[in-house]
Amino acid sequence: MSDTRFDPAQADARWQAAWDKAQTFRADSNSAKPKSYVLEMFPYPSGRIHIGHVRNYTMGDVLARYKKATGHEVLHPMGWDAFGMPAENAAMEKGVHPGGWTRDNIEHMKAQLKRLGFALDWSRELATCEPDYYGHEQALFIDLYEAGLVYRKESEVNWDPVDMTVLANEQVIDGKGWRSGAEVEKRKLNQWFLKITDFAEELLEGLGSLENWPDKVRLMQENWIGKSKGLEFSFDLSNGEKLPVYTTRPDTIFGASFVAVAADHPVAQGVAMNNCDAAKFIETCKKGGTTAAELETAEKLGFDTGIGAVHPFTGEHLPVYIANFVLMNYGTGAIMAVPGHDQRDFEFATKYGLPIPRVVAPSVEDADKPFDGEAEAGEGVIVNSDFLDGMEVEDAKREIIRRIEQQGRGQGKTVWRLRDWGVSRQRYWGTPIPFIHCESCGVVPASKDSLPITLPEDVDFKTPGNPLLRHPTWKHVDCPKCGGKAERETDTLDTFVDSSWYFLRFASQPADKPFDKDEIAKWLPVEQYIGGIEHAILHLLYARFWTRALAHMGQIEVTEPFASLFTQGMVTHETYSRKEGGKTVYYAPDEISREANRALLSADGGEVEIGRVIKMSKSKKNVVDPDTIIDTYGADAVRWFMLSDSPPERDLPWSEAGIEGCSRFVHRLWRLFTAYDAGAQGEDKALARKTHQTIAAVAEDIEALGFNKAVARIYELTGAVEKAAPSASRSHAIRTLVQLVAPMMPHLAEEAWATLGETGMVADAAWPEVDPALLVEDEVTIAVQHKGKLRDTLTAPKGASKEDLEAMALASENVQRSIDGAEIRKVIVVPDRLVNIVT
RNA sequence: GCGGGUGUGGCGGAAUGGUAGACGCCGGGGACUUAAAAUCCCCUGAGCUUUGCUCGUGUGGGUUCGAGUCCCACCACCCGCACCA
Repeated sequence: MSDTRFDPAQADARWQAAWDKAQTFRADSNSAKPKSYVLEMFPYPSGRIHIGHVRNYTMGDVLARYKKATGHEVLHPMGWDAFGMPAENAAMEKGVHPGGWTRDNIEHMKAQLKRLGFALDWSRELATCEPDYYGHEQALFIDLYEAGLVYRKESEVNWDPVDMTVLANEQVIDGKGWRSGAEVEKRKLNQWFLKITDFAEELLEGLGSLENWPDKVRLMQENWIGKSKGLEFSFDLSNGEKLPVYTTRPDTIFGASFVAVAADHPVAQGVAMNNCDAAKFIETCKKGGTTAAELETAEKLGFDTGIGAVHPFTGEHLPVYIANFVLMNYGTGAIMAVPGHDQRDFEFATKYGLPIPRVVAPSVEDADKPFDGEAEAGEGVIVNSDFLDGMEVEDAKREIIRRIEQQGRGQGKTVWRLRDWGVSRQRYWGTPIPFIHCESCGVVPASKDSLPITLPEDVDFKTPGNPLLRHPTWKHVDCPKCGGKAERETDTLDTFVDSSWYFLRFASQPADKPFDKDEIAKWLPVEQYIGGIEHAILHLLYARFWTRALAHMGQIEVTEPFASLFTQGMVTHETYSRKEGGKTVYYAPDEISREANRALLSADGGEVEIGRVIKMSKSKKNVVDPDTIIDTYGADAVRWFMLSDSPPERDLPWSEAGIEGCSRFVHRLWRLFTAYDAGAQGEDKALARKTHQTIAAVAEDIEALGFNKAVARIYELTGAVEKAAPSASRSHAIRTLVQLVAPMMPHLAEEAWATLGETGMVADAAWPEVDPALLVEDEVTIAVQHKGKLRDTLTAPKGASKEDLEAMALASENVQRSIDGAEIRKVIVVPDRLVNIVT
């Protein structure tokens, strides 16, 4: 026993070294135990770990350590999403090499992670920027090509003029580059695409099986994939051409009063050739903003082309407009407009004085009911529609599709919002696309023997654009097919490709191929994947796509990589700012001294404004540095804070007072642990019960990732042990407490475990056993209510009869006073819970 | 606009339809100390005529012996998507 203070700095280092030495967290693929693959989204090596990483990885770590304690062979790896633009930006700004910069960052961040004592299998560490990773990615890319899932086409791309690169649709936010914030331009380039649309149906269907994913994420993916069923058919135009349109409401075809095409539709372009006004109008449309606010307020505008479209059933000539609200890249870029039953069409028709016929009504009698200032998009019966009259919407849809197909004019069609994934990036710091351009053979894949195609080291970043393109020798190679002179592809892959299969490489790392099928079958799927909600669509959809694509090619068997997904909340902090010369200047927490209701700037003692509690960000300076807080409080206090109070899916407000409270608790536990008396005798039934109830509750909470609740249980047990007199039960409670906190505060737990005289490490110890007999109380507190209001509580033996409870309740002085002689009409007794007397 | 989520003390948050506010933080009082730090103990939703009573989980209704929890309507905030035919 020792009454010296717990020294986190010393204990942290000692046990981190001990785990390393014993390879405690190494995953054994040949283990006979049930497996558990716990994975957190790997970080981009930006230079320093931020507090969000700490929260993310602490959650995963608790689960991994708990799984190990409960007899699982745990795979809990860590690696680096190491390609990407910040490295090139650093190269441009500081003149360092992206590779050197990235590897330095990795080294630093790895040391930071090690300081937190995470139970990671570092032997499986990988970095996507190393040839032994991206070389395999090149091989997989060629496999995908051979499976017909990779193609090249000239397409209009989103060109970021600042980063000089192409962006995916989803990387364009409000018309601006997601990283640079620059206004995105349209350019035509030859691009590599992955055929994710081939898997649209599967990816949508698969969501149904992902029961342990947040509904929110599933819904976001569903909307992103955007399946819609409808009819594509062609109008005959008065100029002799045919105009295909797409509609999800073929049932409303008799309500069509005009036809509209997108500004960049061929029909519109054709009209513009000999009509200046049309050309001008198209220009106006293109200038129209794409931001959310602008779209919301944008007026519906149109230009009458003078062309007529013949209605397939009535023969009527409908005017063809060019309209700013029709999109070229959805459906056919042309619509039949039904103002009565589509709000956009309604607004347009109102503006241009076009007819608004009603073809759907609540009932047949309402066929001529006027519209109340807006379109009616809902259900009903079809009216004013010839042979459709009286039909339900769904029946009418089928009927129209049948007739249109019979006429040979079109067919029922499913349209997807999801587009193919453009993966070409005109950057240096990415995986080189393993293809070669040959004048006689065309575009051919590199031979697999030539992999990895590595990036050249001698590059400069003094000029913007792609250094691979201007490198003097790198791109010149012989054609793998004909042997003639040829050139390498100089585009590199989108970094989302790198993160689309890293979870497979963690599970299996042969040198000669991307992974081993049997090893993947052993470890996948990931039992628990944890990361930020910001990856709800892109990363998670791409990873699901790659997994399915690889399964299709027979390379693996698993189709969904992440069985269970958890999206954790952000770490937030209040902001400190004040106006200085008209500008708002933000100050970091360590520049501030915080008092009860105000905050003062340490430098000059001036008061600063305390702002909202928001996500930590560099621009608002409301960040805390993990290294600093580990220095001050030790890894365990920091980990404990990450788990306390806030439910893990919600935001966690960082506070100085909060971390200090955690630190106090670390020391409080230590005092308790060092007061352990192995030889204490005697039973303390109440404490024993509390101990066993806590073991069960903490286990349940950890499995449900309810860390804040587990923390509260541990506080309760701690309080109970502190109050208890020495006994065998108390000694058992203390030993149990060490084990319960071990996943959360592993360093303190190891230190205590040794102090208690246990052999081996607590990290290797089995989770404490629960005695089911001790989970139930033998006395319970019964609430006594009069007309639903609490009047008294009483203690009764567990399982007491209804009659006894009723008698005890009626004997209560408080209850009698409340009843005050009134007639008792009913008595409700819930055994072991309450008695409610109704008068 | 559409879709989803969340509203509980000063704060973070607990509560299978059954004692609202567990647990933590903040705050107040006390003990120990020459003093401080550390530690420990007590109090801490609001109000009242304080053995006890009334009110109280965003607002208004409803179901029920009993509602934070279920149902209906509304309000506020947050997130996602966005003229997707």
